[in-house]
Amino acid sequence: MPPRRPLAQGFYARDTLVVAHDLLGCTLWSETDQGVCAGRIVEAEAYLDQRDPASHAARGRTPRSAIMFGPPGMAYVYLIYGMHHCLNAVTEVEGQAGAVLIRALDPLVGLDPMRQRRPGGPDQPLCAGPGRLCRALGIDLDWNGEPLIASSGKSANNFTLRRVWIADGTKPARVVTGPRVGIRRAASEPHRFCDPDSACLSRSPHFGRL
DNA sequence: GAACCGATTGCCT
DNA sequence: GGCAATCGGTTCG
Repeated sequence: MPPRRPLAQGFYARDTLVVAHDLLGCTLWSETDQGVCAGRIVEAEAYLDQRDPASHAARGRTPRSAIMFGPPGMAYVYLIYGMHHCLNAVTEVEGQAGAVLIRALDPLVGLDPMRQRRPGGPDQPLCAGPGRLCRALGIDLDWNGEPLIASSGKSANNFTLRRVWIADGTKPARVVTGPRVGIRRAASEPHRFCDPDSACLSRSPHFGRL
């Protein structure tokens, strides 16, 4: 069983590209009425500030992107294509925009709740893709703004009060970078990071079809 | 207000 | 490989 202690806020208060790289191998946890679920992060993408045209923060602070300018270590969840949710971790110091999209997990804990939330074949990929992993972990728009870090001023043992958090895990042996998936602007920037040895990626490490 | 778009997925041919 | 589903955010008039 991987460790459950949430990563500290300082982990997120760094360069977004570094955080995206370092999140690989960490464990994403969620707790719902269905139970606790967790998976090893094997794919992530960095979305930067106003200089990154593909980022939701590209046009500065708007009602939606404001959270990307806020304190690090918060969950940024949004709805895409009217039906799928995407989970990000807010990065950089407060006032500086940044977020890391969690794109794929290797399921570790709570496989049954994950399967229950997935209508469709029992052996379909559970967490290979940002929409799929949110579905599997029970994450929707209501989770937007949820802290991923332990509450300050309390003992380190109350972290289970969080609905969603990220803990340490097994670092990948290798890391491959490439262009981000599904975006048209800044398509040449290698802001996607993945563990090429994982069988749970959303696309091949070199961005062909799987 | 209205129009357009999208960091996806799954089903169709 | 192509494409529809579906709706909040953003922009435009």
